Amino acid sequence: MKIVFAGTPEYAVKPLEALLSTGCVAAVITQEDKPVGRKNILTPPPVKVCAEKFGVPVYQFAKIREHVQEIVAIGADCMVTCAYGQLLTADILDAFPLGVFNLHASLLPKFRGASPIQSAVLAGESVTGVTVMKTALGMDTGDILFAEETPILPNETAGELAERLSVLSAKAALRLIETLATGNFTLTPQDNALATKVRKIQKENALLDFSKPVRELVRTVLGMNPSPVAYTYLRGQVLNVYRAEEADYTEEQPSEVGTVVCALPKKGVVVRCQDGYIRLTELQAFGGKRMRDTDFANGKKVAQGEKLGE
RNA sequence: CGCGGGGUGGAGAAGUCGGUAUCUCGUCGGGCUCAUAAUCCGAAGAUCGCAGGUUCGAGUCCUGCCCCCGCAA
Repeated sequence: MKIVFAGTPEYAVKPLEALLSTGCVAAVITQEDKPVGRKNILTPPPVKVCAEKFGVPVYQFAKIREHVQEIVAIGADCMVTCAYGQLLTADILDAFPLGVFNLHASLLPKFRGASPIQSAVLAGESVTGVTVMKTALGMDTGDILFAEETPILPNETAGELAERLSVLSAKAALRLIETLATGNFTLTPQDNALATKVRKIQKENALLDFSKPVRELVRTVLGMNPSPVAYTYLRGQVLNVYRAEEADYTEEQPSEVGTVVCALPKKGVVVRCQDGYIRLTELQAFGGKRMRDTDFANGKKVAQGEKLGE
């Protein structure tokens, strides 16, 4: 079997490696190099780096829809996509005898769209997974071949979950190839009534609102890590929050929401929120480096009684 | 030349007007204790990012360089 792989970020690298190990990958399609970082250094996508390492031909289309001819010319039996980043058109779907299959990082029909992993964490889901579907024209609406589940661990960040799902995607990719080879599978349509759609996460949504419940705030922090990172304001400047957890804390008289009720080297940084206390366990002050809250408090970067969010 | 913050013992910081360095956490040893993340006593550990320069003397002033980070893209 000859397959084309389309993917872009780090997340897609493990699945690509898995497929490369089968020797089926005839070509890799990925996004163009992009300027990245403070110096805007032109950087190739991780998938490209991986493909080149294995000596597989790489195509970087600004608009894949304008390159159908070249794709057909590869003469592959199917295409496998994983976080590619561009919408496919009907003629691309038709360019492969077996069709196009997508590895999606959620249990479809939940969390269709651009941010399935973060969204699952933000929503407080306890289980998520990877779904393999036959790509259709709608956004992640294709018929399902199979799905693999995994629990979302307590205090797990979206980034950590993504790593695990990436591994799961790699397994799913291999299973997909075997399944296709046998030709023995069924396609199950998605239940549109249960579908949810998620967009790319915006930085504005990562602003912490301490008038909300603890659990929701914790989810926000975990779901926004590593990107775009939850934040609030301390002394008028941005304070990034990478990790947080529900805190066991009591006061005789509850402070105002957003107040730092504790900032000690041994106890960390605890903040009052709607229905309790949240401990911000990993922080980064404006211009500073990222550190544990115990270090943060030790360096006297915040004092008890200060208010966050302004 | 997009804007900005920063490099001081393992960690986070202080260091005023230049005189070889302070604090907190941690670590190690010991005391107290049934015990302890609590507390007390003590110890180890820093050529202050790098290279030059000024000076009797520089973490502290001047010049150049390297590295890390936040925002924006």
